[in-house]
This record gives sequence, structure tokens and C-alpha cells, in this order.
Amino acid sequence: MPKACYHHGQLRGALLDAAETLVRERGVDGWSLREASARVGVSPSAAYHHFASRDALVRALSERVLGRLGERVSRAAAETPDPGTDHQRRLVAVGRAYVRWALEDPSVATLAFRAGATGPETSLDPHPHDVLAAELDHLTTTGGLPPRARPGAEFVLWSAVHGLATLLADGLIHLDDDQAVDHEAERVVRATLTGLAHETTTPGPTPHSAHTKRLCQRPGSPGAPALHGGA
Amino acid sequence: MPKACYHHGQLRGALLDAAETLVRERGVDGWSLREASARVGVSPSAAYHHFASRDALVRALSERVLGRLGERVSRAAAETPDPGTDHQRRLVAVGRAYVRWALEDPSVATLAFRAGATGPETSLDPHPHDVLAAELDHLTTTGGLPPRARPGAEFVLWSAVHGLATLLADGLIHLDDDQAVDHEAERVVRATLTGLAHETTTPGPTPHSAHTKRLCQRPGSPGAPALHGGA
DNA sequence: GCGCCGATCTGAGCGGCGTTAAGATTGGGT
DNA sequence: ACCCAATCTTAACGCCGCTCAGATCGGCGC
Repeated sequence: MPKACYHHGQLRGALLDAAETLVRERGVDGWSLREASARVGVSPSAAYHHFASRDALVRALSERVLGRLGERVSRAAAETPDPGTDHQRRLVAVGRAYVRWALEDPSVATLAFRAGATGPETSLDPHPHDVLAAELDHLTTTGGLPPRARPGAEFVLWSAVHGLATLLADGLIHLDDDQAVDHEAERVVRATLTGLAHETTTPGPTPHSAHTKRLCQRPGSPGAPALHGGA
Repeated sequence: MPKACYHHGQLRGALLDAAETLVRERGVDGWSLREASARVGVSPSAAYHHFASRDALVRALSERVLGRLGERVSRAAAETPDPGTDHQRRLVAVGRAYVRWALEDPSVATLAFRAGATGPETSLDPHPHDVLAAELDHLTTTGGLPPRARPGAEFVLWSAVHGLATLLADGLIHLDDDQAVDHEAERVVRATLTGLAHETTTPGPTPHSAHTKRLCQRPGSPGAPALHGGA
């Protein structure tokens, strides 16, 4: 299998790069497949040997970009030293990274979320949802969250963080500087976490995340046995 | 000024109706201005006498649809009887209405939010943000929220509700039935409200909502004097 | 009753788009 | 050295958003 043919061997990646740049420059819809092709010096139809359609290109780009968000969010968690008295610190860092990321490149972030679910069961390396879930598990372990509030808590927190991110990216809310963004993200995360910690009613059926079907463990058995084969 | 000319006098409204139906049927981007025109029995160029561009049509549609969301959310608040012991009930109803609305017509809701900020300073009758703010004021008055947590609380709650709504509408979260949706919406609202109520740190600078610049009173002076003329 | 006039809509057309089919070009494996 | 599969190009189709010159309509003054 050749690694480089013609001018390009990594046309696929080059097209994704060009498309991402165009999204950044002109907005989510302000570009065409023809333009991306021209930018990498290739005819429009060449793209169709790597993507079934323009939409497929967008989905692939979305996946790549969502993967970067996952990495970044997970790194933010890892880089935050183990909490002392402040058990919420790691999740604050995660939420801040999520919101910051969406605001750095609003168009790219919008595209990523817009096409995030329409894909064919994409399995991302560290999906943001999973990072939240893992950190909430950690928070429960260290006593920052009562176990009875844990099931499905990821979806509550995800909603809050994602909502702030999209409201900011779409311009429905405006904040003057990065410091204000950080502050607001922290406020949202802390309010949600302490609200979850004070929950009294028992949570109902747990939602499913679109990208992973069995990551959400059942309420009754935190250390549940493996359900569907596999290691 | 004539009220009905040619076949149509209310072409504008008819085009908005057709566009909305098309969005409902085919998704946010699965339609064309030509198609909407044809559906109301008019040539494509006729639309340009009522909208400067396709984008202008989309913005107008977004405004109309967002207005309906505002009405609905505000009605949900009004129809909920004054809370007895449960001070959060009204806001739970508001959040539920918001999320339900987004899920009834995911494509239309997506379009509404997507184009919600790009308009020319549209002033909606009851903007969802304002309904939340008013209800939070009420909650503060009745003692359900400490006054020190009130400034900017609308944005925290809006983020949570809007996040759940968009995650559901975009398919990133799946819930099996309407009951589960109601339950999740209630959980999100209650968690956020009790989290806000237990806030300890002082809130920083208040964000601005895109549609209204001076609705958010400054932290220091709840009964602040009028700032910019007007009644 | 009639002709004018502004408001409203039509028809033809431009450049660009996504997409497809058929053919030219390339480089590695034998 | 040649072949073959992978890769890219050229040409074209139909639809799109948008523009502009002109046809058509309804009310109003005469």
C-alpha cells in the first residue's frame, strides 16, 4: 500500500485541515467543498475519493474536533492536582476547559456539536461525556458527592457546561473577557455540583449518551459485573 | 396602502409558514428558498421583495419561533399556581416547558437558537431569558433564593436548561419517553436552584444577554435608578 | 368609466454549488 | 520493464441563491 501518490498521499487530512481553517475563517456554513479542494490544490471531485459527500467530510471533521475537545478536557482534569479541601476543583477545571475551548473557536465548536450525533456510532477516544462521568466517579469516591446522587449526574453537569458553552458560542450570552468566562464556568459547575450533592429525591431512569450505550452503570450496583462479554 | 394585491398580500407570512414546515419536514438545512416559494405558488424571485436574502428569511423565522418559545415558557410559569412549600415549582415548570418545546420540533428549535443572535438587536416580547429572570426575582422575593445569589443567577439556570434542551435536540443525549424528559428537566432545574441557593462565593461581573443590554441589574444596587433615559 | 401609478410578481439568466461518470496519470510490486 | 490499482482530472448535470428588466395587478384621481 503506497503512502504517497501523485501530489498527495494524505489528501484526506489536508482536506480536513482546509475545511477546518475555512470554518474558522468564514463560519460554519461559509465555505464549500470546492473551495477546500482548491485550497489544497486539487480538483473538486478528488475529495469524493476520500469522503462520500460533503456531509461526510463535515462529520469526519466534527469527530476530529470533538476528539481534541475530549483530550483537552481530560488533560485539564489530569493536570489539576488532587483536591485538598476543595473537592470540586477538578470538575471546575474540566468545565472551564470545555467552555474555553468552545469560545476559542466558536464556529468550529458549533460544527462539532451540530454534527456530533449524526455520525455512525462514532467512538471517540476520550469523549467529553466520559471525562465528566469519570470525574464524577472520583468525586463520589472522595466523598464530594453522595452515591445516591451519582447515577446520571453526568448528564446534569454536562447540560450545564454545554449550555453555557453553546450560549456563549452562539452569541446569546456575552462576557467581556476571558476572566469573566472562567468565573462564569466555575459558577455553573459549582452550583450544579452542590445542587446535586443536596439532592433529596431519587433519580429516575438514566439517559443514554449518543456515543456510548453502556457506560452509564445501573443505580443499584456501582461495581457491577461486566454486562456484555468483553474483558 | 393596499392589504391584498395579486394572489397574495400576506406572502411574507406564507413564506415563513412554508419555510417552517420545510424545516420541520426536512431538517434545518434540507430546504431551499426556491422550494418554499414554489410551495406557496410563487416564483422564487418574489420572495426577495419581502426578505433581503435567504438568511434574512431564516432570521425572521427564528424570531417568530423564539417568540413562541417565550410565550409558552411564560404561560407555563403563569399557569403554575403559587408555590406552597415548594418554592422551585414554577421554575421547574418553566424549564420543563423549555425542554419540551425544543424536543417537539428539534429542527425548528435548532434553527431558532442558531440564528437567534445574528439578528439586528431583535427585541422579543417575552424572551426566555427574561422569563427566567422574572421568576428568579419572584423566587428571591419569596425567600427561595438568598439575595446575594440572585445577580446573574438567570444565566446559570439558563445554561443548564438550554444545555439539556440542545443536547437532547441535537441527539447527543437520548431519553426514552416524555416522562423521562420531564424528570430530567426537573432534576436539572432543581439541582441548579439549590446549588445557587447554597452559593458561598460572591458572584463576579454579570454577563449580558444578546437581546437586552440593561436588564441585568448591577450586583450592588437591586433597586438601581434608571440608567439610560426612558420611562 | 378610464387611464395612470406604485406595489407586486414573473421570466430569464449568472455564477457557484454538490455530485457523478469516464478517462488520464501515477508509483510500487513482480 | 511492465502492469495494475490507487489516485486525480475534465466535463457535465441539475439545483441553488440572487439580480434585473419587464409584465400584471389594484386603487385613485379625473
